[in-house]
Order: sequence, then structure tokens, then C-alpha cells
Amino acid sequence: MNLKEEIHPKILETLRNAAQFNDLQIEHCLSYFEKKVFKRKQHFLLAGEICHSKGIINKGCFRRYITDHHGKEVIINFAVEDWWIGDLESFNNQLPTEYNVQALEDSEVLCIPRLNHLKLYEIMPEYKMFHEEKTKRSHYATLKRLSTAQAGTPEERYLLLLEQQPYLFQRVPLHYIASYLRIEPESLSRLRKRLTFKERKL
Amino acid sequence: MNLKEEIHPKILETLRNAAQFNDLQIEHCLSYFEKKVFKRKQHFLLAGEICHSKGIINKGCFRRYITDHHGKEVIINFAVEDWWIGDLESFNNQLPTEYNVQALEDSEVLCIPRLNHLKLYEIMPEYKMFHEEKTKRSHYATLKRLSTAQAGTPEERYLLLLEQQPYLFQRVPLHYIASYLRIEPESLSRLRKRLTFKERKL
DNA sequence: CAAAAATCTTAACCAACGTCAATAACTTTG
DNA sequence: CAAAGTTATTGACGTTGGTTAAGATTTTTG
Repeated sequence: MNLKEEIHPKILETLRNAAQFNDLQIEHCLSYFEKKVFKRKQHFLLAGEICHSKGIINKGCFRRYITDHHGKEVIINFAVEDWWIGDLESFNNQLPTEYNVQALEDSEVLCIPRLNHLKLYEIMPEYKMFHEEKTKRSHYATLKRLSTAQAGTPEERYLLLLEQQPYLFQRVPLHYIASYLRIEPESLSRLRKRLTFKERKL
Repeated sequence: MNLKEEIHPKILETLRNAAQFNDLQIEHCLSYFEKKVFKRKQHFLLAGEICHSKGIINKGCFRRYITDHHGKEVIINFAVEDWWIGDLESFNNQLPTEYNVQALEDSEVLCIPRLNHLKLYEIMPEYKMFHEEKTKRSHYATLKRLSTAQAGTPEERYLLLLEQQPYLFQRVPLHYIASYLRIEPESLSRLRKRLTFKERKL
């Protein structure tokens, strides 16, 4: 793909600022990507598959989840525009993944197949640096997420999510939010009711 | 330090096999490290500090934990011989950490200060590759830990830990295990009692 | 060795969450 | 547009885990 196609401004901003790409470099980089469409509920990746490409979300919203021993889905995280999706471990080692990555809305993803990625890594040091920095940040974020997931009550975790990713509440059904918060939808419903009462008191 | 000092066989094995170092390279690498002693309950790193060095545990056991808004300690993970400790984000960016890393036994750590680490990164490609591979694996492991921490009942999480890190139960007080499992010590006690009854039925 | 600290367990009680069931409103799809 | 599916809420009920308190045992330390 190239710069004439519609690309989310956030993505261009990231490439220009965080990655310090000029337009020529962006054009070169994009030529290794392909735009793919995902219908709501369609999977970018399914548990058991090998992750053959990485993707940057151009439009839409995805969830990463696992299925536990009792068949219950547990959401690990959500991803929206400008976020990368895929599974690093499966992508790097070409082994089956444990994760599912599914579109929650009709979405578009800028995909880079593994071989293109490896090629770009070789020939374009700016891409390599950018990607390594992204990966590091993802590592830090995962550890931080582990902390916040472990600490506090469901109510505290709910309020934290509301503070840190308020946009999710505009586009993600509440039962997915519940799964992310590690509670049942009914409990989330009651929790929210409690909170509206508390608000009215103030 | 050098090869004449006592080094845990697991560490040497890792350097020889995973990192593919020969004895000369090990000697060279070790010269950038310094052995430090930590008494039980002493901290390798405290929240608010900047992480100035990484360490490989030569002897002993550590816990990484955060303190939540109500002053309650939440354990993120344990580390034993041959594991690296420190905080990657704080170490890389020289910003205050949110984590505490504390010895649970009298311990010894092979420490490498940041400047030595950067120097070794420059001049010894084997060290760079080894360290990057270690960091990747740590990233995968953190994501996997997030999955297992989110899924299942306390009992299932207990049995999983018992299966995956049985040695912890020989050396870590149960109330720390409870914190790791995100339950109170009293609940862990009840849980274990339930399980012994179940065992007897078999 | 004696005192202090740490560790573990048990019991009683209660609040919170999960489960089950029913319903209503809204959205998607053939 | 009708049917099917999705989403959210509520109530009743039971279970589980948190809290508090107490006590026993072991370990650490001066």
C-alpha cells in the first residue's frame, strides 16, 4: 500500500514523531504493508494458529482473549486505532499461539507479513529502531497491566479503566469490559448502579 | 568478579548453553559484574528509586511487589537462582520505578551497573544477543502470567503454581504465596485444607 | 536463652460476587 | 419486516472469600 490510501492520522503522526520518518521513508515502509478488512466478530488470530503477520489497526477495535479450562473467555486487552495486534511470541518463533484476537467492530488493519517484516528489519534501520522501541513499551505496559490487574477491588479497577481508557466505554459492549475486569456482567451492572448513587450524593 | 568465585551451576550452564559463551567469554563478561550480598528482607530496589543496575541471583530468593492505594502489598512475581532482577523500564529510561524487589532469604546477586551493561552491549555482541533473547522471553512470560493470573479460581491458580514452581512452596512463606495468588492468607489456609480432604478421598 | 517477630491455622460473621432465571430494549440478518 | 441474536438489567439465592480475633508454633535476634 502507499500514502494515497486512507491512513488514520494517529498512525501518520506516530510514524512522523515517534519513529522520525520522513514522507519518503513512510512511503517505502508502507510498500511492505497491505490493508486488510475485518468484519465485526472476525478473527485476526485464533488460538492454535501461527501468527504470520503483524498489524496496525487503521480503523476499528479488537480484543485479545484466551479461553480457560472451563471454556470461559477471559479478555487480556483491547486495542484501537494505531495499536499493533498479533502475538509476538508466535510471530517470532513461528509456534502456535494461545491467544485469540477478534474484531469488535468492522475494522481495517495495515498488515505486514513476517517475511516483509524481516526484510524491512534488514534494510531499514529506522523501522528496526521504531519497532524495537514499540516492543519495549509493550513489555513495560504488560508488566504495568499485571500490577493493576492484581491490585484493588473490582470497583477500583473499573474506575481506573474509566480514567485510562474512557473511549472503550463508548464502543465496547459492557460484558466485554466485565471480562476484562474479571467480573461477571451482572456484577458490573450492580457496580455501576452503586456508583451512580454515590455520584448523586456528591 | 571472575570464574574463581563461587557461581551457581545453573548460571554457568545458561551462559554456556543458552548464550553459547566459551570460558574466555564468560570470564570477560563476569569482569563487568560485581557480587553483592543481600540479607533477608533487604531490598534490591525500592519504589521511587532509579534502577541503576541489573542482577542475576546467585543464591537466594526475591519477590517483586507493588504497594496499592490502601498500603497493601501485592506480589507480582518471585525470582530464584539464575533469574534476573531489577526493573527494565526504570533501568532503560533512568526514571523512578514503581516496583519493590526484596530478598526473602539471605541472598547473593551478580550485579552489573548500567554503564558496564551499556559498555558490554557495545563491545560484546554475544552478550547483547543473550540479553536481548532473555528480555524477549521475559516479555512472553509476563503476558502468559497475565493470562494465568486472570483466569480460573483461586484453587486452580494455586494448583497451577504448585505444578509450575513447586520449589517456591519449600522456601517462600505461605502468606507471600497468598499475595501472589491474590487471596488472603486465611483463604489460602482454608483452600489447602479443602485440598487435603479431596486428596484423602482419592 | 529469652524476648520479639513471623508464620500459620481456626472460627464466626458478613459483604460481595457468581449463578440462575426472567425480561426488556436494541441490533443484526435473512 | 420478522426472526434471531445481542446487550443490559434486576431479583432471589447460595457460596466464597474478606475481616477480625485469637491462639499455637516456629524462627529470628539481641
